[in-house]
Amino acid sequence: MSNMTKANELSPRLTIGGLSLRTGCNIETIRYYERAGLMPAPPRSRGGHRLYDAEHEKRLVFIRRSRQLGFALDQIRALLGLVDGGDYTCAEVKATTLAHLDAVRGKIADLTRMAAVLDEMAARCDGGEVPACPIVEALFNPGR
Amino acid sequence: MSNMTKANELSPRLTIGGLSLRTGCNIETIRYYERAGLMPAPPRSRGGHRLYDAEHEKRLVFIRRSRQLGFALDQIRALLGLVDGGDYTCAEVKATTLAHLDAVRGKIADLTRMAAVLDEMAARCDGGEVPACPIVEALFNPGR
DNA sequence: CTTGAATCTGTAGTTACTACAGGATGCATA
DNA sequence: TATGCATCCTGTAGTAACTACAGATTCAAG
Repeated sequence: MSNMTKANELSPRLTIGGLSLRTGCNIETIRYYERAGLMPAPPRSRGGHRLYDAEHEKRLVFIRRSRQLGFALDQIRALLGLVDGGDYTCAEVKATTLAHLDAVRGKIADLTRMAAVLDEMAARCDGGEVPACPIVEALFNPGR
Repeated sequence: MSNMTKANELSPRLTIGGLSLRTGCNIETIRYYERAGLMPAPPRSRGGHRLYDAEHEKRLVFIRRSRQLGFALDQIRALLGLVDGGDYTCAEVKATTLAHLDAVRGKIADLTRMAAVLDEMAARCDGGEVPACPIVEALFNPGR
């Protein structure tokens, strides 16, 4: 390990604005993640500005990537908890992932059903200038 | 007692609880729709309880049906505005529907992409007891 | 030392509900 | 008539995951 751990070569370099630029995550969101307990409170400058390092950046990337994949903050918190603990197992992580995958597939199924109905309703409607619209009819009469 | 109260074949009969039972829409939500300008303020009993009739029920069914199809309250407000005006055209209604259908298809595409990535990540992971999890790796390294 | 950009905290808005609290009403029965 | 209790009322606040200010402070360059 490095004997020159003067706490500066690896120390905070990034301002919140810099971190935002590097990750594409906006500033307010970064602060929000801190309040939400996903990002640790970073050290501050004398004046109170947040100062981040590469570890913070890695963590934020993890969070954003997970969000892009549709994980909820609760799930991400749980995943990070596992990783932070260090003693996590693949099985635990995989369980969360599969549960989420299931939810995603459920949503896809829901939306697909919606799309079919919308499509059918739209197909019935000639889009003319007449006020007797089959779409409106369908919305008033769910039973069909 | 005189159960045959006159002058109300079209008069208010339903309490909010009754309307809730008939439509499956819960009471707080009905009041919320009123505040949100989707349901009109109904007449009240002497004591101030809301009293609904068949028209209200039709309208609420329309709203719920539209919600089930994923229309936002704003869109529903717009649709109801058209219908209320009476001079709406099929074309207007169809435009809203098609716009929404487009959005739904967009969401399906997004979710399908998500599911593919999640599936692939999960497939890489053997779910073992080892802490070196490919899923965690993937979340830390979006590039791949 | 003076700017102007960046950052700070704290609060409030967004969507579509849901969940109370604390009080008033409606109605059937004793 | 009294009473009990289900139902209803208003108003507020909480949910998820941000986003958008306001008003004050700090940083870095010149």
